[in-house]
Amino acid sequence: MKLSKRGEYGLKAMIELASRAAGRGAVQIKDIAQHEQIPVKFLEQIMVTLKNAGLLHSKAGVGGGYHLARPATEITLGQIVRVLDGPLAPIRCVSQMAYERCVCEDEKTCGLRLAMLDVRNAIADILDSATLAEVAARQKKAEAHAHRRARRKA
Amino acid sequence: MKLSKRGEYGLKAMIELASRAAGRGAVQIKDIAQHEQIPVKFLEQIMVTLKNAGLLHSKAGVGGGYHLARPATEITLGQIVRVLDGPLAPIRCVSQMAYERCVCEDEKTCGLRLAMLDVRNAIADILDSATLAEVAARQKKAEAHAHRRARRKA
DNA sequence: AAAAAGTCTATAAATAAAGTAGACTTTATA
DNA sequence: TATAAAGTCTACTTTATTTATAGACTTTTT
Repeated sequence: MKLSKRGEYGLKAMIELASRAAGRGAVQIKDIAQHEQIPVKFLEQIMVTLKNAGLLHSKAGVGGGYHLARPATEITLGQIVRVLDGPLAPIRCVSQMAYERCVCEDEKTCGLRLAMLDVRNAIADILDSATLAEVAARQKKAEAHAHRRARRKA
Repeated sequence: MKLSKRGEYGLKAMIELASRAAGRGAVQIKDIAQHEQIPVKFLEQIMVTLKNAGLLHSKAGVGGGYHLARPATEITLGQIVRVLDGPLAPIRCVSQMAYERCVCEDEKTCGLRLAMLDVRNAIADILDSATLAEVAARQKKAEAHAHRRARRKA
């Protein structure tokens, strides 16, 4: 049930891109890598994967960098995780994007499958409805709360 | 977000144990392995792990085998998965059983963490409330439906 | 032309997953 | 009490995946 580092890094980068580049120019890999403490060359690969999947656009050369290919309201965490980590489903026989027949006698009556289908649906519900815009907003809101708390304390 | 083979095999074995041994004696590894198409020696290791975790009892010698250490109503899929695959949480910083500080500046405001906390809670809700008894019952019910369908057809 | 950026491909290193082997112990029963 | 049927334990091998690194290359701006 674990998210790989690749998935984690990719999500962090995308969220940072959504928070920052609200219109303003491209963001460089090294900035994100430094801020999120990700190995630059590893993040590079991740960004290319995300680009090839159509979630990012890039611009080479001086002043270049990356920006979201679509508005942050139209990119979900689910899309990102699928690109970097593959199917959300815990087992293939309940996967939408990468279904594979299991060895059980009858899929329709397999108890494990029925339970795992619940899990996959719960995960998909959350990740496919969480957009980068929402996540970034939630973060900003939490930060504002934290600041208010800090000020009251001072 | 994937369940390992070890987890999958262990869950299948436990569900089979719950379905079968409703009181009647112990079940042998080789029976389960054959029925579920699991490598015998691999299943052996898994069963020992489950035993050491207190979820199974075993009896050596002729007529020996495994049976659930507690009633099927008191063993959840969550317990089994945690023993075999570790924490349910996608990332450590939202894990109950194996929490670890993440590198982000402030955990309380980290957008990714807030989203993954939702996921971990959804998974835990499902797996910690699904007992072996329920899963086995669900399976039996689905099988009954399938049989009725088959008879109508015939 | 030079510098700043991304691109691409290969490969290394580390870790985890999956499976295998074999010697050993326990227990019923013939 | 010998034997066969079961589980136990430990170590190892193999394979796959994950994580990371290296370096040559391309694009773009100034």
